[in-house]
Amino acid sequence: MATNPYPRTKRGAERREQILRAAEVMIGTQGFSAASIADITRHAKTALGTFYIYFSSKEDVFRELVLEMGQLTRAMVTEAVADAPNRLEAERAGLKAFLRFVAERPSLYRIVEEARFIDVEAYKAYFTNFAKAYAAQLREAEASGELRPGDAEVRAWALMGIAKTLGERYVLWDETADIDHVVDEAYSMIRDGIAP
Amino acid sequence: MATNPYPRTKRGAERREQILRAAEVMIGTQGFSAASIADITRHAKTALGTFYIYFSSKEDVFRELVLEMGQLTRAMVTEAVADAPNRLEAERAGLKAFLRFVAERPSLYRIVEEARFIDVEAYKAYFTNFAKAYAAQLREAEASGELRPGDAEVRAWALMGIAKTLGERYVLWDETADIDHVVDEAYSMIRDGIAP
DNA sequence: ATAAAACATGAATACTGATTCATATTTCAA
DNA sequence: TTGAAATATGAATCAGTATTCATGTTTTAT
Repeated sequence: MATNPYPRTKRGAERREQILRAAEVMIGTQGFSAASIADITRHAKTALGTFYIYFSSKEDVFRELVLEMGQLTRAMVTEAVADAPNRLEAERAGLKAFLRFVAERPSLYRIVEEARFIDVEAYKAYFTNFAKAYAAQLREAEASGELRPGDAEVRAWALMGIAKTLGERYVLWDETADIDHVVDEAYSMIRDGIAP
Repeated sequence: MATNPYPRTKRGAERREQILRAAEVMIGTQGFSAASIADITRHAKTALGTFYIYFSSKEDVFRELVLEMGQLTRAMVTEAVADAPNRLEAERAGLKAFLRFVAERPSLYRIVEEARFIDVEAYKAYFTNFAKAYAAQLREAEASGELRPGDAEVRAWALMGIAKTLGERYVLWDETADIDHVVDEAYSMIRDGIAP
């Protein structure tokens, strides 16, 4: 049966949102396969069948969560970086904001990473969209002399890789890590490299 | 029933290896949950029940594959880096060797990444062990003045993040990428940073 | 050569959980 | 107010597959 794409009533919209939030919690903590539809609807305080009024499958909610996460992350970083005085400071601010975001919504972060194994297209889209915007920023900064010339696309992916991995290691795995220190060290490496 | 930890006969050792290789292929291409034990034993040309003579569960083979992958990766990078004239060149050689490794064994690489969702401990161990050795190298190089001073651990994780992400984007996703170009660009950023 | 230990087999077991559907209840436009 | 459209319900269906086990076969030590 096809998903009801737009709830027609206020109640419908609320239920859909309840279920989406419950899915975020359950899939984010248990993982995609361990979280059952029954878990999700129980947590959302609705009947099992209600799920299928709003989503056509478990993959379907999952995809929606990944999409939502993409919008959130982009909006968040964009805002965090908005009033940086220059591109280098924007890098520092962006990295810091991302790590804070991971700390605040570890479950959504986990969902994006798991997407690689559940919905590759959504996963690729998430990072590719991000990388495109990121590379464009780097190109602009390079043009105005704020950065040393270089391949903006490769740089964008490398910088994303740094953020992802530091988030995993120092935020998700380590309750006690000094985030500011990690940001400072990473930033210094990004800015000046490791050569003496 | 407990796994038979050490096959006592030549035939036993061969069967176990057959099954392990079949598991690598099936789990590496289909993913952990999509690959069934029946798939694995069919591919290994043995009976279903034979699987349980050598492994106690699907998670069990999986863990063994992750462990194997850890040893392989470390050995591979260590060798690739062995005769670099200095630490900076070692970075370049290590990154290049890693990307080549991803190209050669994409399925084992995928298995390591999926471990995050199947066996977190094995996943953490893989990266933590690698990071420890990596950081030690960086510390040594720093002490001998080959690198600018900095937090070796943070650097190790950041550098691993670059390698992981570039491998995913330019090797797994992109058949036609110019690996040497990617390595050169990334290396230049690692060595000198992006500041003008 | 022979018996004990290892190993091999695949049908049967056991269980989980996604999805459907017939049946109520609620909403809302006219 | 009213009935058609939306929404809600959860038991029943349906499918898949991890794991076990009783029964053979092969290997190895003596």
